[in-house]
Amino acid sequence: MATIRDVAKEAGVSVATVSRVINSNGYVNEETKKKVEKAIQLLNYKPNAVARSLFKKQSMTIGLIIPDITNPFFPQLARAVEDVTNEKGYTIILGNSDESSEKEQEYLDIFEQKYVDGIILATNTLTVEQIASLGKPVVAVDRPIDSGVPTVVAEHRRGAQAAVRHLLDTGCQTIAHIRGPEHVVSADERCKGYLDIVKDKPWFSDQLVINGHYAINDAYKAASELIKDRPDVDGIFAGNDLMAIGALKAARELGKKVPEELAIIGFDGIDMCETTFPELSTMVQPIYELGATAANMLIELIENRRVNQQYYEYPVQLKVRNSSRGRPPKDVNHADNI
Amino acid sequence: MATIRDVAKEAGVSVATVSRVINSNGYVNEETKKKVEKAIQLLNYKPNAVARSLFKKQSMTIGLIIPDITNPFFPQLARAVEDVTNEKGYTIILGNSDESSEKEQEYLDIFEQKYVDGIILATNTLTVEQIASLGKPVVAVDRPIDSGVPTVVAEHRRGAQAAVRHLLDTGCQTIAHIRGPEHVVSADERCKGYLDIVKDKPWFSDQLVINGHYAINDAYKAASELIKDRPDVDGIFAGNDLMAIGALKAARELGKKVPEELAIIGFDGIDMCETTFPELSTMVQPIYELGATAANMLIELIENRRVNQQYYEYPVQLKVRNSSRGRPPKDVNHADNI
DNA sequence: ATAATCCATGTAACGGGTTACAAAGTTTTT
DNA sequence: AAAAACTTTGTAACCCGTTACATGGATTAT
Repeated sequence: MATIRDVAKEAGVSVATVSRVINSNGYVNEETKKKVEKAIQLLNYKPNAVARSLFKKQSMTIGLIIPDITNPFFPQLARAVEDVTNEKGYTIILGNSDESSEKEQEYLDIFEQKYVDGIILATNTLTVEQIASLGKPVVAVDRPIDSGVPTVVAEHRRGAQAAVRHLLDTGCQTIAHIRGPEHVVSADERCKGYLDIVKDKPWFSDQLVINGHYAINDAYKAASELIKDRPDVDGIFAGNDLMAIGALKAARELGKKVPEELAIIGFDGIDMCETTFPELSTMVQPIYELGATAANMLIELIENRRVNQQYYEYPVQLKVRNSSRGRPPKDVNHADNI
Repeated sequence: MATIRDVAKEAGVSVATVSRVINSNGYVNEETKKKVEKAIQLLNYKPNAVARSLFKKQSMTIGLIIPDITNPFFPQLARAVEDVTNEKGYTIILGNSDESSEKEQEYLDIFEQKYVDGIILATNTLTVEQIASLGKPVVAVDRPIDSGVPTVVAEHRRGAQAAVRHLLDTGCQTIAHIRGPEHVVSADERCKGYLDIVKDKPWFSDQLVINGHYAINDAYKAASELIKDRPDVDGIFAGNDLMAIGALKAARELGKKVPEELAIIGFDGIDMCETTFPELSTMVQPIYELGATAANMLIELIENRRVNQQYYEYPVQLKVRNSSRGRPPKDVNHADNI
């Protein structure tokens, strides 16, 4: 690997001059520039990013921590982040945290040691203190951490309300909620949205809220029991699509017809929704956009150290498919209390 | 950020001594060690990974290039790579190449400049020369590049043969193949496997092989036309699960019953297969294992500079589900010619 | 007792860039 | 014509660890 000194020697100039031409700053005579460029070509010189980072205290890399790339919500998010940061010359380090705060802190330490320029967090076990102590730009996506941290999210609560309202509109009389993990903001918010709509209904009881940890299998089990224990439940709002798919599976196996006997709606809008049978209704989040906006904001923060808007909340959109469509809307009183 | 010199001053020793204690090499008096550790604690010192990299010419990071993390095959692979490398203290840089050789070369250049210690490639637009010129350990996963490059793959061809044989066994009389993109090794191999079995059948013709680019929509379109144009086709072997799902959708929309009138089988074994209706038969690859083995091999290469086995070919497994099950096997002559 | 080892620690060069500063030549201003 | 400003280039310090080498004292071997 050729170094800048090799190039300097080859071109018969000093390293400073070479540095000036590769970074196009400072004065360099046109002739000299050509000589240097020829030497660079000849030696196939590529500047050493590590040496550069050491001096500049920045690395053109950004850290991305997500709970689990295997969860179909995150690949799109990660892809968006990669696309926009890569466009600006950044490279991304990916970390799966499995919702573990130790793992997250470990990654944060590594990021610090590697002079990562900024961090995108789709997790929320970290405290503001941990984040602030980094002294680096951080943006939270999908899961808000603290009002002090720039954030990009979807309207979890409002979306949940709309989902539940949709189930009511479609004639459901008793709606259960399979919620995501406790202490995960998105899950909490969606659960609140559900409660906003149903808490004062005569049929409502706490038992209608079940924990499903955002995973197919948990929801499958939860829904199986629910369907057996509570034959009156005719609508399920799942905290995410994966869990809705689990519920769908449970319904199919137990012979409960969807949507006739049981309407199901999810949340997120992952691709899988279109390949289930029946196709899954959902509240679609603009996943790619969330990631892209977070990445753009982060780069702004990195390059300008400030940003005009530091909180984005994207609307979600009701997408009605066959898992909740075509139920004869009955004439039921379901005045929304929101 | 405290530096090693700050720690040295605080502990009243030289930087060499501090370096010795953080790396536990060389002689250090027990007392001195304690003083240094106290200073480290006090200053919350973390060694600068960039400075270390510059000197050691290694960065404890590995580069991973995949076509597209959004394709459900890759998250599991990436997860496996992250899990095993992270365990050994490595961190991963992720790049999506979109099958573009320019993007791949770009990433390779960046990896070189960042002193990445090794690279895992799930792509195959690169040449051996490009790879060799890196002078770094590289392992190919899923798609072999050249016999000179350590490789971890599944038995694409044999798996394809088994898939097609399964369709024959289940009574299919005319089997089409929706293949993956040309020049992608896995797609080529699977296509060969298909041809191995069918090329001498009286019903075989070139038209039965259609290109679907490994994507749902392409396959959906291809299958729609196929179903209309060739009502005699009663079996489809799709080059991957995504395309099988596309075909499933086409069949459903055109009222072709699966599996009674049309059996469908995919390849890969992604999670989605279990959530489609009917559930999708497939040849399952040990995806996580592929990634884990590749990662382990890479680390071996990085740390020992050699490896005992440099080619792994994992068997794939036929998983029969409802998209091909329960067809009355007719008494048809389908002597395998392999 | 003396040489050979071992233990403990420090000094300084090194890795490969970047940039402040200096020096000297050119051009513009007044 | 002298001063000011601009252009061009080089020298060397700096970023922050790591490690070769040197030094000196304590042990052990012979």
